[in-house]
Amino acid sequence: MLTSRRMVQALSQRGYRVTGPRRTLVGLIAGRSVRFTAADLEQDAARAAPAVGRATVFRTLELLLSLGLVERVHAEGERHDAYVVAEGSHHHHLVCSRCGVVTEVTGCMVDELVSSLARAADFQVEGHWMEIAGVCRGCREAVPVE
Amino acid sequence: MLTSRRMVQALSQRGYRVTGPRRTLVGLIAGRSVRFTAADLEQDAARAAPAVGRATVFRTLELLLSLGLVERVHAEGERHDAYVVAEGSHHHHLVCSRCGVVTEVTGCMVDELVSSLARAADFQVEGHWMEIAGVCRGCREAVPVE
DNA sequence: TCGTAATTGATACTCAGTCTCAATACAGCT
DNA sequence: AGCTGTATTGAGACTGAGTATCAATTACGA
Repeated sequence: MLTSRRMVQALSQRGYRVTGPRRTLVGLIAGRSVRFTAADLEQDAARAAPAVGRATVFRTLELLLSLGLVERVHAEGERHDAYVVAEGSHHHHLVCSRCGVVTEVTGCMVDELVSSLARAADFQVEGHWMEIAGVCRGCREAVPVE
Repeated sequence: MLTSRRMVQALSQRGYRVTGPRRTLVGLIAGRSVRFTAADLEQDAARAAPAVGRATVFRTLELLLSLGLVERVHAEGERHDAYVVAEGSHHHHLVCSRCGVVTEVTGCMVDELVSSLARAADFQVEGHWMEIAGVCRGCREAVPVE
C-alpha cells in the first residue's frame, strides 16, 4: 500500500519541499481506498489543520497527479474531478456507485484490446481510459437504501 | 446517419414539442462527426439564430441525451462536457486529440471483457465506459503543428 | 380559434477550479 | 544554530460551465 511516508519520500526525492500542508494532505490521502474529490479533501483538511488553503489543495493534488501518486477518476454524472490513490502501474477501475470504493483491475487484457481496435482504425493511441460503474458486493448485501 | 429530420421525429414521437429553438439546435447537431461542447453549440446557434438562449442549449442537450440521440464524451484534460451524435447502440469511441473526430467502435469485445472483470470482483455492473484518445490518420499525415 | 401546459430567454446564481501576489518557511550552506 | 534564496503558501479575486427562477411566449390538441 502507498503509505504517507512513502509519498513524502517521493516528494523529497524529486526535489519538492516537504511542507506542513503537504504532509497534512498526504496524510489525509494515503491509504484511502475510496475515491475523493478536491472538495472532500479540503473539508477534511479544514478539520485536521485549519490553515490549509483551497489553492494548496488543488496544487497538491496536481503535484501528486504529476508524480503518479494519485489518479483522476471520472464518474458519470459528477461535475467535479475525483481522485484515487495510485496503487501501481496503469490500470482500470471498478467504482462502486454507492460507497465509492474503487477496486483496481490489474493484469487485464484492456491494453491489447485497445491496440487492436486502434490498429483497425489506423489510429495512433495516446492514451485510453476505462471505468466500470456498479455496485460492490458489500453494498448489494447491505440493507437497501430508503 | 442520424438526420435532423429523424431527431425531430424522435422528439415528437415521445411527446416533446417541436419548437423553433429545438429545430435550430437539432439542425446544428445532426450529422456531426466531431465532438462538440455546449459552448460550441451555443456559439453556432448564436450565429444561425440569434435568439436561442444559453439555458435552452443546455436543456436541449439534456433532452437529447435522455432520448439517446447524443452521448457524452469525456476528454481527459477538458473541463466541460463534450457530446457526440449517437449513431446507434452502446459503443465506444476513438477520439482524435487534434481534430476532435470521433470514430465509433462497434461490435467489439469490450462488453464481454467488462463482464468477466466484474464477475471476478463480484461486482454488479451498472455501466461501463471506455475511450481511446490519440491521433487519427488524417492528422498524422497533416503538417506537424508549430 | 382557443386554452393550457410545455417551453423559452434573460438573468441571477452556484461552485469547481485558476490566478495573483505579498508573506512565509523549507533546506542547503556555513 | 543562524542566514539566505527560492519554493510554497493563503487570501481572495476571478473565470466559466452549468443550474435555477420566473414571467412571457408558443406549440398543438380540442
